[in-house]
Amino acid sequence: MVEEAERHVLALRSTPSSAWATRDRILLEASRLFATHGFRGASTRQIADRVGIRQPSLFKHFPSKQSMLAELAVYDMHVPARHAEVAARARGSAVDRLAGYLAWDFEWYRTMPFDLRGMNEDLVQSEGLGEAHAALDRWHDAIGGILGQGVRAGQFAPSAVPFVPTMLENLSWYMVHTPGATEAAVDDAVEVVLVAALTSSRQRGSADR
Amino acid sequence: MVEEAERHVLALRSTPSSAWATRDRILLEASRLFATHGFRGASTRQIADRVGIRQPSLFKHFPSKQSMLAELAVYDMHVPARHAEVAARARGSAVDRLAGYLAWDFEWYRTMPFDLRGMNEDLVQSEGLGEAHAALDRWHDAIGGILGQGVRAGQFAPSAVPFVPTMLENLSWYMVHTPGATEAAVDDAVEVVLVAALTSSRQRGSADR
DNA sequence: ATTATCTATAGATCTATAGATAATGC
DNA sequence: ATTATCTATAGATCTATAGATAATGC
Repeated sequence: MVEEAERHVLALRSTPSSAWATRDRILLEASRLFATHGFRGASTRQIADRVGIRQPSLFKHFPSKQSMLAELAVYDMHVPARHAEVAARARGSAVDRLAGYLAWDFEWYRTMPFDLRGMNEDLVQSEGLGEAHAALDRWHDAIGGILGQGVRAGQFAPSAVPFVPTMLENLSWYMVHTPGATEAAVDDAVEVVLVAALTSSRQRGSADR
Repeated sequence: MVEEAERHVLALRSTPSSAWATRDRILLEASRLFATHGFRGASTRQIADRVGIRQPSLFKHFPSKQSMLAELAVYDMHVPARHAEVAARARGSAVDRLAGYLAWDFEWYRTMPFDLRGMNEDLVQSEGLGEAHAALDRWHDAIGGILGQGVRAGQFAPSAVPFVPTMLENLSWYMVHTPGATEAAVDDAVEVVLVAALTSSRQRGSADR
């Protein structure tokens, strides 16, 4: 089901959104309105207006407004959680696996057709999306696992580690909301996180002040 | 007016919230509900219930629900913008001024009595809080100014600079939402941002890969 | 007297359903 | 025939106002 969603998004990326099927256009406009007005602040009427259909017609494509949010959570939480878990179980050094995951993550958000800025932990919690919340927990566990291994191997600075998941989440968010984000920005962002986390750069950085 | 708000928050920090006046208790519960359910998702009924008064009584303390949001924006946008502008105009190296601002910012959010997680640019925009939006622009200009000076002085890495405002905003957010955040965490967070931005640590970090 | 609260409610939403009509595919 | 849309609307909100009552300060 996650794989299917991922293939679906990959297909959408190569098609202009004006040519999308109605169901995907609904999800696109819903994601944009959730991002700017919040889930409750965006009405089904507004979504339908932007798609160019009447408000009740939405419910032939989605059983409820909440189900639109649940589907967006697949792209924002389930898919990243699965990739993070694969990276956590892979072989190789913690640094390489973190770098690999970061590159995938930033590219995923950079080329994501939906606007996921409105998605967050508190929202899925308050709207009762238990599965999405569980996926986010698995994501945190997987990333935390890689970081822990890196700390034990002396590669990551313990004082920097608590901030890495926050930095990561929010640089992903940067990729989503910055229109000019290029592939080079993805590489730079990977570098920024690694530099912030690595003991080697850290010792030198502190000595400089 | 900003100074007044700042003094007011400093006073609140040293008083248990159960002893606060009704107006501040309303703002506290409003901030918490905005954080978890979003501005539109949090009803005035829910806010009043948590404070222990009836829903219409709120409107003797605030003229509207939007005015509660506007007041929280003073703490989340106007006050930080003013501090950032002072740092941007101060003397000294860009690195020192950034470090000074970061330390103030993280401590401000760490000890902030209100839950500001629900506040963001899109929200103030969509709710028509023009002044708060302008304050956020001034904040970005001030931080951008310091970073630009640091780049020209060869202290900050140009490739890292676009990510610094995002990192900064979101490490502030970390301070708000992490119950166990200590003063030591503030120092560590300052260090993380500086290490990520500085050319000196950056060269070393890249060489390691 | 003044301030803070209460009850009652107006008026404007908002989500989702029911059932009719138009468009499409065999 | 089937799918997609439409109009009309039920029922449940939600913000804010009006006016009455209780509590507080002089």
